[in-house]
Amino acid sequence: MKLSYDFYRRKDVVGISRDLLGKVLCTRIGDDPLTAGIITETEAYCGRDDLACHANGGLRTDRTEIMYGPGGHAYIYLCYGIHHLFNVVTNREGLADAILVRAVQPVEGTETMLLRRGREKTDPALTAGPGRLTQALGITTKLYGVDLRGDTIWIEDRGDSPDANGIAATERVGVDYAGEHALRKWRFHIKKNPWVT
DNA sequence: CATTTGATGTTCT
DNA sequence: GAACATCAAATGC
Repeated sequence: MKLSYDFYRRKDVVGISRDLLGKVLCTRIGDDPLTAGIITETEAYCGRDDLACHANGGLRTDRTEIMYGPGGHAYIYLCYGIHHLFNVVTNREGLADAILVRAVQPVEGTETMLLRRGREKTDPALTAGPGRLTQALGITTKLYGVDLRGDTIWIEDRGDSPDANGIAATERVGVDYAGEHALRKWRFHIKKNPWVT
């Protein structure tokens, strides 16, 4: 079943990041077949007191605007001019918290993912990595702000989430400019799962 | 294996 | 003009 607005609108973005592991990210883009993958790696970003977050200090631009809306929407932006990165907006309206999905494990529509990625073999390079999974699932900035309770992008709970002992917490990556905030262990992945970065 | 480099849009200085 | 929540291909061991 699809995750509820209540799930997305909880206050603890770090806790939601942990809970997203094992959930299934699904997309149906245009006339393409459904594609879906188990979320194996996430990173939390908090809009307040977190130098690594795009919306730190109440920064409000066309790009960050959706993060200030209520949880349960997609924050998608272009990174390094090339990669579309997918985030889940959380918390209530006015608080800009979001979770970056960094890797998934394919479960449905693998053939479609291979086509979109221009690859022949199904291995972790297909969907492990924030820029890779968006390409595999057909996510682009055209889908900026879509409602995750709609039928284009959504997340399902299929009842196979890892228990607390199966989750590893590590430092976030690629955010050295955030100083000591970069050292927060707000990156989570499923232990012993090869579909991570 | 490790390291380097090119691709390249949005935002901020 | 510089920096940036990255990736893939090329180069050097």
